[in-house]
Amino acid sequence: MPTAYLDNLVPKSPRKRRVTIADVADALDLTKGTVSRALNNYPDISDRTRKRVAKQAERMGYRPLSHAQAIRTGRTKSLGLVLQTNAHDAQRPFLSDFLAGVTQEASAQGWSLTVATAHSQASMQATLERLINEHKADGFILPRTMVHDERIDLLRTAHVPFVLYGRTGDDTDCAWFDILGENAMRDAVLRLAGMGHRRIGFVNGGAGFNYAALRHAGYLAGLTQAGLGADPQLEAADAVTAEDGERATARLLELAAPPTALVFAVDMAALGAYGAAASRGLTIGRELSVIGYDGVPEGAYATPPLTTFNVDTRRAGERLAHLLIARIRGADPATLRECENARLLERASDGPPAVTSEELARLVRAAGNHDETNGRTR
Amino acid sequence: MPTAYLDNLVPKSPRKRRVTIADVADALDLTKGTVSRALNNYPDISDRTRKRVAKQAERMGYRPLSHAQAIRTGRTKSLGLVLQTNAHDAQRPFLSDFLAGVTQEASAQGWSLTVATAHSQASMQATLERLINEHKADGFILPRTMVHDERIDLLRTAHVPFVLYGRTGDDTDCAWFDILGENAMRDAVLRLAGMGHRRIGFVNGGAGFNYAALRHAGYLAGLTQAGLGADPQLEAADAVTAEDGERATARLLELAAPPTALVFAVDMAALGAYGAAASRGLTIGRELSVIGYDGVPEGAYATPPLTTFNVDTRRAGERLAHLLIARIRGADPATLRECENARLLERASDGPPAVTSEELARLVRAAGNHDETNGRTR
DNA sequence: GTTCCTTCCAAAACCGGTTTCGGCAAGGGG
DNA sequence: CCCCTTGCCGAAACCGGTTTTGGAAGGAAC
Repeated sequence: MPTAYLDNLVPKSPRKRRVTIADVADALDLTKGTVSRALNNYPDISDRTRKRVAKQAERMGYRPLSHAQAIRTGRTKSLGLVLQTNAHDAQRPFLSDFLAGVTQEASAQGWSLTVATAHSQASMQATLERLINEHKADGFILPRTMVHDERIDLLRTAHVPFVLYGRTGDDTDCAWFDILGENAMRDAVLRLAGMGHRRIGFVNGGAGFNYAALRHAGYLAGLTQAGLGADPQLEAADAVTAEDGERATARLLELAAPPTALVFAVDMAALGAYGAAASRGLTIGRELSVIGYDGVPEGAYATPPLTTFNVDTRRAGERLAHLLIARIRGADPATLRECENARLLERASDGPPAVTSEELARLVRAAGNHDETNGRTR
Repeated sequence: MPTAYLDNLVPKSPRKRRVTIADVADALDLTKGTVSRALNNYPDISDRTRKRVAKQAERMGYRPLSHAQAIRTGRTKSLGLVLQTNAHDAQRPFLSDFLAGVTQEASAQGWSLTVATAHSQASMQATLERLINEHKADGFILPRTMVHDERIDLLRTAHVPFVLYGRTGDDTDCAWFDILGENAMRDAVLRLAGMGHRRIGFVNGGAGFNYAALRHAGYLAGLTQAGLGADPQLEAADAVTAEDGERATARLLELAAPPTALVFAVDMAALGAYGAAASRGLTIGRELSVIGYDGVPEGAYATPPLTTFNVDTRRAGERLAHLLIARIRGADPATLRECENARLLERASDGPPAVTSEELARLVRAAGNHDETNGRTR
């Protein structure tokens, strides 16, 4: 985009000049090299001078220009985040919180955040390469990790620091923050089992994402811990939208021995169960219990409100920024790994089974003849 | 944050060196000054040389380092966006789309996006000042404009380019993109009037925001155009959450001559009407018609689904980035003003009035005795 | 009183670009 | 043939920082 010359023709805005490091140096009758070393705690500066410099810089309101530093140090003091905009994304409603967390922690340490978006796998890789090549960021936050994640491959071979929001298959050299979704799924099963459910199904989320594998494992762990046997027939996968969830629920309800409760790895899919239940004359929370995961706002407005697990997305952003900055500063990634639990939101979509699995099967068959979806406009 | 010296102690990662302008110059046996001027279309470079340079730079994959350019030019080639995280924000669910729009247009022109957040009015001003002082961005996008907006004052006096998402009281020197919410409100009134409603109420959004003034004007214009008189009693204001909306709806329904239809300036408030209606035994879309504005996803999951106006947030982001870059390049702000209309989503929350205002008043009074809110968990 | 360290800062080079300045060579006019 | 432009590029300064180098001053050891 060759424009510099043309841009030069328009009058530069008369912004008043910033205070530079030379100004500070002059005021103290020192050289700018000395001031720089003083501010950066070089050991060959006397304490007296260091203090004088610090005080004067403070008084004059001097703030180094990070991109001026960057040209010598190679560090922009900027974190990179590339959002994927094509895919389903349960995190979308929380993006604002996430950014708030990241930027708060970043700016507290004098860093900033550079955001880009990609609409496909390929453009994701291209965007990352461009940002790396142009040094737009010193490191990257990678949300929504896959079991095998190409972004990680790219950053690893480019020797660019990164931190994962989520875990991944090959941990080597990875720093991460994650919510223990597997514990949530386990607790959901235990909660339902405690209410008296004996056939508890599971509808997993996006295939390939690392969280899906973990949440499935958590579901199985819950069954074991509750003394219930696992039945692969009670499982569905790859449901991330309401439509997916409705389809999966329908299929599970049509089983000869349908589940009286469903655990969903993803809230949006759980909301799909409402449609499947309604069109069969079933009441969520009675004939069919549902527990979701994510805490999307829509859940609170569903009827009945969806019991789910809430994730503190803002805190995730904070921790990720913290970990990434540490990583960029050279900390060992093995020491930069944190996990936390999601918090259960007890609402009204689950309860003791109003009917047994056999009775439920009968209800579903009875409704089967006049089966129709309610024409909901989206 | 004095850390440079310490950072120096950790081994620099062995990233392979970028190709610099000097590399290109050497390859062509030119000086870097010449290469720079060639790439930037200076008129004192022959066409032949310009083409040679362009080709060689392309071949070597040379990309100038924007922060290296910035130190001389004062331009970071970066757009700034400070999000407010405290306030209610109907745009939250669309943030992802908005960012996609902004970053797509920005990166198409070789620019990037720097994001920060603020949790209060004061921190907003402080954050803007910091970003300006540190030259983190060459200009700013200001979403959610107020009638009188302090951010505009700040940027104006600092002579920093900006573009508004929305309009504002004092237009001087402002570039903007906006959705004509006033037209939507007018059309909503006309639609309801066309269905036979004669008493149409209006629940406005956040006081102080510029959109609220405009949407109110649109509502009044709709009444006039429909040949209906305006009745200030039928208006409420400052409703931005479901709770606000529920309260406002309740008050309007308790009137001696209640409205049979309500136009809401904000979807979330419109969703509050559902609760107010339900607790009085009224069915939305029959005894009480509701039309919202924003197109929040929750609206599609409400029962019945909310008729509302959808905003193409992604496109807004694109246009705003485009306008801002033009503004930074020196274009006259008066030429950088665009507006578009929102698109009606016809769903099921509105319809011909099932009862007259008098009958509605009777129904409300009848329900008044056993009035209670349904205990919804949020 | 040398010699040898230390301590601490000045001076200068450097990072990767942009912009200014000046001069050479070719071409045109007288 | 000389002078004056004009076209075109090299050389060098510059932007605001960081890092390296080198040396002066002071103290300790001999």
